Amino acid sequence: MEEPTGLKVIAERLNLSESTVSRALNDYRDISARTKARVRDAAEELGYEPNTHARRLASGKSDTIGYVMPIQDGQLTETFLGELMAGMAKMLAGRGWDLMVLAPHSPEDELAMFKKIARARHVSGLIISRTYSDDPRFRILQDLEIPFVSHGRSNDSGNAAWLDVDNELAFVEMTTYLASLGHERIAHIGGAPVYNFARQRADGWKRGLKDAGLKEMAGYAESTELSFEGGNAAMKRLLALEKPPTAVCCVSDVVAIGAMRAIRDAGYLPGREISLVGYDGLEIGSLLDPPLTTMSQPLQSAGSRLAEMLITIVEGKSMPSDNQELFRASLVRRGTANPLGEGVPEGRSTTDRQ
Amino acid sequence: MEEPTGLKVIAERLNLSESTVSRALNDYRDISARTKARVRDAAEELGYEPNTHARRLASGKSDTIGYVMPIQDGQLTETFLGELMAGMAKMLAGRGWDLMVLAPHSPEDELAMFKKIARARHVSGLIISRTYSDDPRFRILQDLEIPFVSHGRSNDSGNAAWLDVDNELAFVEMTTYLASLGHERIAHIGGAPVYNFARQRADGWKRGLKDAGLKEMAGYAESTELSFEGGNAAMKRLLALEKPPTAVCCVSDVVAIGAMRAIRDAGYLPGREISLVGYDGLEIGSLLDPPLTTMSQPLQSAGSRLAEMLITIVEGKSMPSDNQELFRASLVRRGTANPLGEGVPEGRSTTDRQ
DNA sequence: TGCCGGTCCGAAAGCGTTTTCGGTTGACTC
DNA sequence: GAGTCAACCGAAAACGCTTTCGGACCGGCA
Repeated sequence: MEEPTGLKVIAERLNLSESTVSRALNDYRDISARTKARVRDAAEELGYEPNTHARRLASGKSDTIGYVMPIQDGQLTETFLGELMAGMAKMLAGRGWDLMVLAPHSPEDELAMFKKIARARHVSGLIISRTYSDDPRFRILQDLEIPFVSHGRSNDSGNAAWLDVDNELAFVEMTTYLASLGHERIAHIGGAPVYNFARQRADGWKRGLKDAGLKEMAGYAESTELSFEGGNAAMKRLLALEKPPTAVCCVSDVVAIGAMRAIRDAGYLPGREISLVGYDGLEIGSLLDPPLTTMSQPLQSAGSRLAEMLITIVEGKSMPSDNQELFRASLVRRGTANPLGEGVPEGRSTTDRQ
Repeated sequence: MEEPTGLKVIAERLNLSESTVSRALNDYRDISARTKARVRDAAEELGYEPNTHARRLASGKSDTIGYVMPIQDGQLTETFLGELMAGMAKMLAGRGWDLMVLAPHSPEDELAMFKKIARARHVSGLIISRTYSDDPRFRILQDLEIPFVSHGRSNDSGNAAWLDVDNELAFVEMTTYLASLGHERIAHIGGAPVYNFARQRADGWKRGLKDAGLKEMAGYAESTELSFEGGNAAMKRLLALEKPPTAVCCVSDVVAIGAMRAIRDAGYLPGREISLVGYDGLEIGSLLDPPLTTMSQPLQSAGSRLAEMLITIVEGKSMPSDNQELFRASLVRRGTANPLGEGVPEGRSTTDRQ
């Protein structure tokens, strides 16, 4: 109990050599079925657990991947981190791999971490997220020959591995949906195009308009910062137009919530005079009044898939460029997107304008 | 560049033995200052990075701690995970330690992980969170002799190490604050007492009332589930009382938001007829109308401190029982707690009752 | 009988560190 | 000038596993 049982103990007890025991446990085929069974039983009985460090040292593999947390530029509490990491950790645990967390506090620090990993190799691959339109990390990691996959694309993600949500498609669907409700004046409140997803979402909106046979009206393409205030200000500008939109696609839920306030402040009601769709699927959106219609993306499964992709790459079973996948976001119908001119039909409607 | 430089390379280049190089780098005192300098320079120049696995195997230390994610019982997107883990990871990285993530998908799975760790010892300590009033994990981990510290206390956290927010004090302050605003009929919407923090917060509310010389009125101690709906239902019950409260302490922000809806539905305005304080400091609360007054707790520093505590315990520099710390939550004044009978004075006030 | 090809297992050489234990210097004492 | 004591450094044994290489053994075939 004190001394952790090693290969040696099992070997002695069964009158076998350590190497035989090792190969039996690792299912080598030059060990007889009978011996394997004996070894496995003994291992089980003795509560054997291989020493991770010895194993990794000897095999030269680390069976560990690292997740690089987004650098906290401010007070950002990323709500997706928990789920994403849970997805990764569970998948990895199933394969006997470990998930290590890296939390750089600056880009320089991040670079230093990369370099260290490139040399020490105690982490055999990385998952990065929050990619920028121009993201130097792709180049750096490739130069350092560190296997990686990113959650989100970038201009620089040429033949790198990535998994992304089809932001463009999501906004096409969002726009189409609004059009199907009878809206013709559909605007967009987007984010700064340094964020790759922001650009993609804006593109989706444009394509959605086109698909629906609508035209983009002047001043309908707003761009703002990804915050409540940003959404609020942008919406105010839209409302000040000669022909304000009757529906708005917002780059994120937080921005949408800011827009809701602006709509209210102008004396309208979100979902009645002006429909609104957000993006992120934040739980909190369902607590608003009216509850925010939005698009949500799968997070646990994304984490799981990211890990899976990285493993195959690390093991050399596939090329990074063969690992580029798009997930689909799905529409969450709540209360802020409604047929043109019909008021607020469903759910808990507004009591604050009674 | 291909072959990672090891101790051997440095030793040969300097005509020293590997052991000398090793001790020089580890700052042993039986190595002359001059030699140390030479070795360090050479190591720097050659880009030496010690092999983690070899080092850990030889030293018998793992320099790794694990964070056990709360079991996802539903769709819960814990907003605090990101910050907490970032805090831990940064602190650990500063000391050359690693943070590993464990995401059990059931209590049985969690137990299996514990047992494995107890045997393999490749993780030298654990941090757990989301503790229950009766939490068997304390006992289990102690029996398995796995060093750990918990984020949050429990009935079972006798002489274990923990770091917690002073929930009781927070609710004393919250209650006192409301009393100072002139409220005398202060109710509480709490959570199920299986959650240790819920019980503590209820206790704090009671003590706060007492400190303020107020009495607990019949039916003022609500208990509900930690959700929007729970808060909503509980508030409805409070409103149906003969003498409804003029202020309510809520166990969490989400519950408070549910309560806000009930208040509105009854034709009142949160922060005017009925004041309200939540707990958690969720960003989203500031986006509501009126913005939710709440209590927030430090998260990054908690994570950092948790890691620090665990390290000293693992290294045997302190006893678990000497590592019990209370952090303080702080009041975030926003719009839902106001002087009795004064309407809504500050900030973006309500435009939806115009 | 002798040889061949499988099947199964043991020996031993790593993997790259850490750490204990002596041993060699040189300076200092008496 | 012999003995003492630091101050430094090298040799070598771990640490617990993986993996290559042979070797023993057995049946079958010519």
